Amino acid sequence: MAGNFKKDLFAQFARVAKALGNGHRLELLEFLAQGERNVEDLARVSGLSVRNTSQHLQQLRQVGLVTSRKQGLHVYYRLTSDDVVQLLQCVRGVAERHLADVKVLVDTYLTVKDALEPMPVAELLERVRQGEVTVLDVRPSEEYAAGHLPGAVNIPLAELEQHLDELRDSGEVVAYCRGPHCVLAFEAVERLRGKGLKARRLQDGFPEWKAAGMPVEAE
Amino acid sequence: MAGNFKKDLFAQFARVAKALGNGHRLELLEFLAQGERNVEDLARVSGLSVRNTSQHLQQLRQVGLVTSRKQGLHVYYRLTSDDVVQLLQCVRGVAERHLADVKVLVDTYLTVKDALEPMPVAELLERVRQGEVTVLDVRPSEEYAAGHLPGAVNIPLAELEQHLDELRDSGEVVAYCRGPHCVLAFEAVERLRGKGLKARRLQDGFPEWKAAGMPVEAE
DNA sequence: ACACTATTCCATAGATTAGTGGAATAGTCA
DNA sequence: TGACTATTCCACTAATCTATGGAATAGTGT
Repeated sequence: MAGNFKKDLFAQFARVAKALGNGHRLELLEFLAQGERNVEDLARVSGLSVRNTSQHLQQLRQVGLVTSRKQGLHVYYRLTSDDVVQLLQCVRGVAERHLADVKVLVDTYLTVKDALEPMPVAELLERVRQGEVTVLDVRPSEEYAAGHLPGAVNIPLAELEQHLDELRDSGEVVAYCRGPHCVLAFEAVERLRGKGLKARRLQDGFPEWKAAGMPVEAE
Repeated sequence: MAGNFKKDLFAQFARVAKALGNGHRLELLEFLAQGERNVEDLARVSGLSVRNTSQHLQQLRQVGLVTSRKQGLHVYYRLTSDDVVQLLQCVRGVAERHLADVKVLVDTYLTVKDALEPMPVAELLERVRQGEVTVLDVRPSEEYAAGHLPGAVNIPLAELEQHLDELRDSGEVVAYCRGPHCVLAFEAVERLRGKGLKARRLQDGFPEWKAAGMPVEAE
């Protein structure tokens, strides 16, 4: 009797984990962590067919990780709550610390990772108070529009070269993007440094900032 | 190129989640969170065949969640690190908060849950300092032996009735077991209250205590 | 060397999951 | 109303996962 309860309960927990057990779904969740999006949009950015995307979203919804609302023709999905972001952080953290393959990937693709001097949130707050830094959001403009760090400037990575002068005049740049493993901020900091600017990478991305309860500005 | 990195990385994270995506494996992890155990032992307590247990353990090992060491004939498995416990906590938490089926299960099997007044760790520390409480570990003695709260008394649930007198003389009882959803402490507190003792349940179990960096006593 | 034990490896049948195409649904726009 | 769009539902194939039994491996004790 109690034995059944235990089995049943673990089976339920397993459902949640199973929903996370697919790379495409994790990618969808990362996009959703930036803000609400409709199915077509998600299909486009993730490179999946619309139907397939829809099915994955259903699975995520069935285990309560996302919810949806219908507006006009579109169905907009979003994360059910910020604790989903924390769960993702947890999975990523364990994977990075204990899975050798992840270390290899990170080391080969993310330019030594620590060479770009990731800045902790606490330090950023201090710097911002002293007016020494420009906070730079290098995500696509839709994601910036859906929510971003207060006072952050949005320059999508592709347009970075055209805005070098503005950045050059305004002290050190701290760039962030979708999360700690997203390449956008890495790439941005590298390019900025290549042009002689002082630039560092924020340790976490927008979703982690928001999930930590920090203030968010939308536009 | 960067796109491949992203897909590959998410695929790796998914491997970790997939390893958690099975009730039997979650149960094995919960047992391992109590302390090191060999395959046969794990098979027995989880009700799986030895071969099957071994295969599940391999999967957990492949994604770095557990490690093993060989001693004599036996292979002993243990969690790779305490952050695996935190990951499990995270999964359970999200499931409990967002999955209706879990709420139903918890409410029907766990005696109203909050009626037993779960005590937070901070409060326990305070009480212990004042010498007002007996900390009671109701897990099987092997698990107690592998590690327990400092000063805790071990009375496995089955033997509770024989030790009522000892407990009656020593103030309030705070019982804990394998984790926040484990039935042992619930059951213990109910029985103790039924016999007229003052008893409460510790909010978390031994693994969470240990993973939080609190001191642990082994015997 | 021998029998013995605990664990792992391998092959296999049944169950589950991922992705595809066609059809159904609900809402919009003219 | 009818044409159109975004999304979901359904059916189907290929791939993956679970549990089982038989065989192999490594270590123990005699």
